[in-house]
Formats: sequence, C-alpha cells, structure tokens
Amino acid sequence: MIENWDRRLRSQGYRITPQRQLVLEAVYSLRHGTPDEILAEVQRHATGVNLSTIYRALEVLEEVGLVTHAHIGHGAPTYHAVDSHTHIHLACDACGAVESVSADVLEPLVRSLRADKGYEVDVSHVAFHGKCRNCVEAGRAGKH
Amino acid sequence: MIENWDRRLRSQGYRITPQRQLVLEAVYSLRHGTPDEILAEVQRHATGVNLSTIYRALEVLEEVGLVTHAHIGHGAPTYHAVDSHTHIHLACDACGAVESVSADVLEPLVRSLRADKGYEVDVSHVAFHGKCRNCVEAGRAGKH
DNA sequence: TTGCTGTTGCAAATATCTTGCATCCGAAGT
DNA sequence: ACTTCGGATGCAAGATATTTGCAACAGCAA
Repeated sequence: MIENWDRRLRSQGYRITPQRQLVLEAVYSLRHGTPDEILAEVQRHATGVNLSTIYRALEVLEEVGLVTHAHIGHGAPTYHAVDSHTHIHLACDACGAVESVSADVLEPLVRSLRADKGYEVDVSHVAFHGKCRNCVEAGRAGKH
Repeated sequence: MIENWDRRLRSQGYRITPQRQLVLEAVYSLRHGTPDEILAEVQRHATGVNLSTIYRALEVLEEVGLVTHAHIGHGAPTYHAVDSHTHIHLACDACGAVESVSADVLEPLVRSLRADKGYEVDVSHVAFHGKCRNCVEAGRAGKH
C-alpha cells in the first residue's frame, strides 16, 4: 500500500479508522472495483461494515488523493488507487472486459485540449467504450 | 431530422410510433439530454407519455443507430443524435458545464489504440472529465 | 377490416446512492 | 492512563434512477 497514507488523512483533519484502512486495502487488492465490490472485499475481514461507510470512506480517500474513480459502466463508478502509474480504462461493450493502458497515450491529446480550449483533462478519470480485440475479431455486437 | 429514420426502424422489425418520433425529435432539438430532459421535451407535445417509454424508445433508437449515449455525469447518461458531426464532450467537474468538440481530435489516439491493442474506440461515446478554462483560471476545485 | 404481435402506460420492483441521528471512538491535551 | 471533544460509524429511512410484468392498445401486412 502507499507510503504515509495515514499522514495524508491526518494532515487534512481526518481520522485514521479501521474502516478507512480496510477500504483502501480493498481498493488496492481489487485493482479496480465498484462500491459494491469494495464492500464485499472489506467484509471478508470485517463483516459489520456498512455500505454507507464505504461510500463515505471513498469520498474522503478521494478528497485526500489516495483513490480516484472513473465512470466505466452504466451507473457504477469504479474506484482505483492513485499510484505512480496512472492508467486509463478501455471497456468492451460486447463482453464487459476492462483493460488498462498507460495514460501516456493521452499526452498529445491532453496537450492539445489544453492549448486549444484551456481545458484540463482529469486523466485518471478517463474511460473509453468500444470493443476489445477479441470481440472485434469475433464480430460481436456491442450491446450497452 | 435525419433522412429515412422510419426506414431504419422498420427494416429492423420495429414499428413507427408517435412516441418514437417524438423522442427522436426531442433528441434533435435538445442537442443532448438525459432521459429526464428528453421526457420533459416530449411532454411539451404529448403530456401522456411515460418515462419508461422514453427509456424503451431510446434503447430502440440506439439499437438502429439513430442515437447514441455517453456517460458524462454521475449516473445520468446523455443521449444525442447520430449525425454527420460526431463530437466528444468535455465536462467540467467544478462548474458542471459541458462543451462539445469535434471528434477529430481523437483520431491519432484512436488509430494508435487500434494498432497497438486492437481496441476499437466508440468515439461518439467519449466524455472527458476535468476543468474548463474558466474554472482553471479561477482556481476552482473540482468536486465530483 | 382483421388479426398478429410489437408497444405503451401504469404500478411495482430493483438498484444505487444519500441522509438524519444516536452512539461510538480516535487522538490531542493533561 | 484518563478525559474530553468532535469527527466517524451503523442503522434505517429517504431520494434518484432505471427496469420489468402485465393488460390494454395500436401498427401494419394481408
């Protein structure tokens, strides 16, 4: 897990709690997950934790920059850890697979949007929809 | 509105109904809108139309390629017409504004993802999160 | 005009996320 | 270690968003 995650919380006036640590660990062990999935993972170690606590913990962890989320699917945001290696998501509408690629591929685009529009892309939040190699080759339709 | 929209429906075995036409018109007149907004627009002409009909109509219209949707905000997908001018959305997490830019800016990226990963990006579905020029300059925080 | 079958409206069911509140507990000060 | 204060949690109810079952309705091909 990340260095000094507890410092990050405390320095913003937040407390260190078992629940927050569990949520952060869950986000790390699942490489990315929805609040629901994170709840399930957390509950493997602490059954009593409530879903609302997951939401509140994720909100705080995001606030201090330990996790971010991206909207990959329909309504369920996907949270993932903020680590050294920022990545973006390629979601397949046909089979549901999600692959990650380095955010470096976005650099030229990010630069041009900044230059032309003054718009700052939140890179960690980027998710593309489309079809993965397998589904393209199999000619599968993308039902979303 | 698009040429032969009714043909598109009928050729896939769907029927032409007033509701579907109203929804399609609404999507055209709002340039993009959530199911809720589309309902409101439709109801300016036909009060009795039900929200579930909007959802079902959008599903069918998307199926035959007359509209698409992108996930701009949290849970609310935004639908827009499939017309000659494909565009992508730049959403501002600080002020909520959404601007559209031509999808052409994505071309190089799309090509490289296709070449390197075999992944086909659904361009009409792309939405970026970040901060718009105004909010960058004002130093506003992006609360999502 | 008729009949087959896709469509709609309505209400109820899901799914997802948020909030009020009483209780609990982290951590700073002693 | 003990106390105290305010942030954090669990629970249940509420708010939003979307889907679905079903009976009545309505395209449209013959």
